[in-house]
Amino acid sequence: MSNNARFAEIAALAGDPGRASMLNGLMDGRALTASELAQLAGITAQTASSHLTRMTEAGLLAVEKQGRHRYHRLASPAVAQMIESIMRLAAPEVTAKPLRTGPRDAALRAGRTCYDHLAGRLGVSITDALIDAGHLDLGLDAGEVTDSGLSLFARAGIDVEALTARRSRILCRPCLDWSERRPHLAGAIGAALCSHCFNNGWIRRLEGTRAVSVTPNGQRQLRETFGVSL
Amino acid sequence: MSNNARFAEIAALAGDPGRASMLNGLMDGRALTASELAQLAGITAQTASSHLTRMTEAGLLAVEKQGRHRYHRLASPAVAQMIESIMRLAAPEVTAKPLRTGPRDAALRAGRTCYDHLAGRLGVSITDALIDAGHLDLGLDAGEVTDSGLSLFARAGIDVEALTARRSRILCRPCLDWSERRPHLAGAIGAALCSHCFNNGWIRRLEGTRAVSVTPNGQRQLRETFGVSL
DNA sequence: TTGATACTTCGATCGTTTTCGAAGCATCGT
DNA sequence: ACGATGCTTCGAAAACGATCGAAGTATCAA
Repeated sequence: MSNNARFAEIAALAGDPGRASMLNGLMDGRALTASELAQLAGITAQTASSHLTRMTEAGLLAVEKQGRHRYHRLASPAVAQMIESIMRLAAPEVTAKPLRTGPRDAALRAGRTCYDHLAGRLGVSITDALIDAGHLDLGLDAGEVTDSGLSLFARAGIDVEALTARRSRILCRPCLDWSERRPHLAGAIGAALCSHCFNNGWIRRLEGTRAVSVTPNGQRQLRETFGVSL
Repeated sequence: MSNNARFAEIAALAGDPGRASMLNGLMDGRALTASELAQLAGITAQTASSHLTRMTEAGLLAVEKQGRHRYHRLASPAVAQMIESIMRLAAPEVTAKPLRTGPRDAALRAGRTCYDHLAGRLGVSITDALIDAGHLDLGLDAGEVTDSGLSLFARAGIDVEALTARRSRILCRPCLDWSERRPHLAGAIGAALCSHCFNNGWIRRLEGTRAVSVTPNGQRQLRETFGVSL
């Protein structure tokens, strides 16, 4: 197959509303079953099945059999990056009236995971606090952790050295937030911060969604450790 | 329109072979006329026209009228990034037999521009030389110019300081080369190096393509200044 | 074994999209 | 003014892909 045909094939796969929903649903990095994805996309199991097969064959998804379930996940971070780059273009231009959205959306806007890091008001607030305190320096396309940031993360128990050692992944980069339309922290350090929050019970996932809520203890810790006001 | 619908719309636009060809043709950042794009995609002018209209309306392309010509170009670097991220997935997995390609492709593989920096064997060779000499450090997802690299570019007359000052763009990043399947240098420094080569007559664009050829003087200069063996 | 659940395959339908010929509009050169 | 060129609009034909009901396979639970 020609290079261009394969390019078009990949893009076309992401270009169907049903498949787009599924891909977005997998953006938090978890693996979901075919039924969950079907429900998420609002289509029947048969339709979802054929979509999932095609996306798997094209190398967009990886599938893992576990008993009678099939867990589907994004095949690689490169796929997540593609989705993210399309999302960035799809983010509605800044308009005068912010469109009203349902309660489900409200939770997502408040806080959610974006592949493996934090997004929404939560993600942006943390990022802003880190920047304001001079721990972080984010451009539109790149970023870095300052010396004071390094020691802050070290004190919090996040081993930045270990993350830096793995040169296969960028330590620190901005990721444009589709709901806040401003950058939040991504990259290895963003992912580490996110798991740190989960592991210490600072945030909890809302059953069955990408949305996360901050626990009371999490609020206190985030304020005291990182200076985040929510 | 819902966010997901817009996501699917954008992706679907890139998902048609004709449109994909045009988008790829615009990846060097130049603006092309509708007829040029039609020919490039192997479709009639009418078909191309409707495609171009749709992509422009969707915000993927920007168009500039000049007399009876209409110059189309990618609307923003964000669009180029999306295309690049799809390309990365579309790059054929490393296979045993390298598929035979025509002479036109051969020129592209030898050297070409990728949006605003150098790609192909030329781009990869320069990047390799810089890395080997310790001027550059590239991971899979990020990179940086070393101190020796800074002074090298300074000696060559490329003002890295000025590039660093513009925090809106990452200075240095890898971009996966679809023909070589290895990273080449992108980012602000990659773009600066590319224009430097053009401005000093080290490379020349092959009429009407993204392909570039290295001039005899360019070969010498590249070898002497950057240690590149072609 | 029996029934339920998770998922896939098959087949037919239906709506969408692509495509191009023909005609129309705008601009250029002379 | 005139024809040539670049591009767009219109309309119809053809191809394609999404969808779902029905039926089939695999796993689980008892």
